[in-house]
Amino acid sequence: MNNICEIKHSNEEAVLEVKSKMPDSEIIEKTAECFKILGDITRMKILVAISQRELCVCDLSALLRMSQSAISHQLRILRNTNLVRFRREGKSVYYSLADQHVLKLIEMGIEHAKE
Amino acid sequence: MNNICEIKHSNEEAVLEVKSKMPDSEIIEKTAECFKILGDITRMKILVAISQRELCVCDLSALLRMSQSAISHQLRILRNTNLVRFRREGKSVYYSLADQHVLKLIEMGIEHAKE
DNA sequence: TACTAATATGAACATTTGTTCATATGAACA
DNA sequence: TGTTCATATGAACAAATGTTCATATTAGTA
Repeated sequence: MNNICEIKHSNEEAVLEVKSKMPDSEIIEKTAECFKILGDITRMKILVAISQRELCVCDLSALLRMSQSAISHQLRILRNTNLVRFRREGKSVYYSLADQHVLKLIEMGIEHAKE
Repeated sequence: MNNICEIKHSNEEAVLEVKSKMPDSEIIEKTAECFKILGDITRMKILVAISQRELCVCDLSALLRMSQSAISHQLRILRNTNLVRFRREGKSVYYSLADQHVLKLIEMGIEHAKE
């Protein structure tokens, strides 16, 4: 057991109908991947912070009271998934949200959390 | 080093301004927690599937070609976080999305992933 | 060029997480 | 009541993840 054959009587019609309507597996995986990135407290705090105003790494480090290294690692992940944009100004690097779409996703999440 | 004091010159104004505008830490944590639940491929597939039509555990098991146990564990997590509702009908338990809000979140995520 | 500030990154480690395996619970039916 | 089907759940284990520590890179400045 412990494989698929353990299931005896699934409703084949329903399964086939849903299967035909499902988005591509690749899309679903990308969606989950995106939510996973949003699903970390440090990253979410960073995103909420820079949604208010562009901030540099050391601002974020001070704001969240976390090491520069920890912040920087998380920013890298946010960069790699195109959730933030950044620009260099002298020695500092300033981060902001990638676009309005990301902002809306976060706002919706906060809405839901407030309920 | 490796503590907050490593930061010498954060822009205090900016930090204080953002800090005053940040939602409660608890809200941010709940938001991240919600996204984290959405951030798993199996759970996302389940949610997308039942967004089309109510399905029972064995339907989901057949559809996703995963063990009943694995599906059931994930459904428990989705139940505990109020992302799905369920009803018993004889020996089967049918799952569907908790509400329109959850549907919209998922749809927005898919939108973003398609870009 | 040497030095310092700001940021980035690799390796290691502890923690979290998802699946499997085994078993329990709950409902229908003989 | 005993059996079977559908689902739920606890324990264990492997894989993924976030932080720390140490160090590298990049830019400004003496």
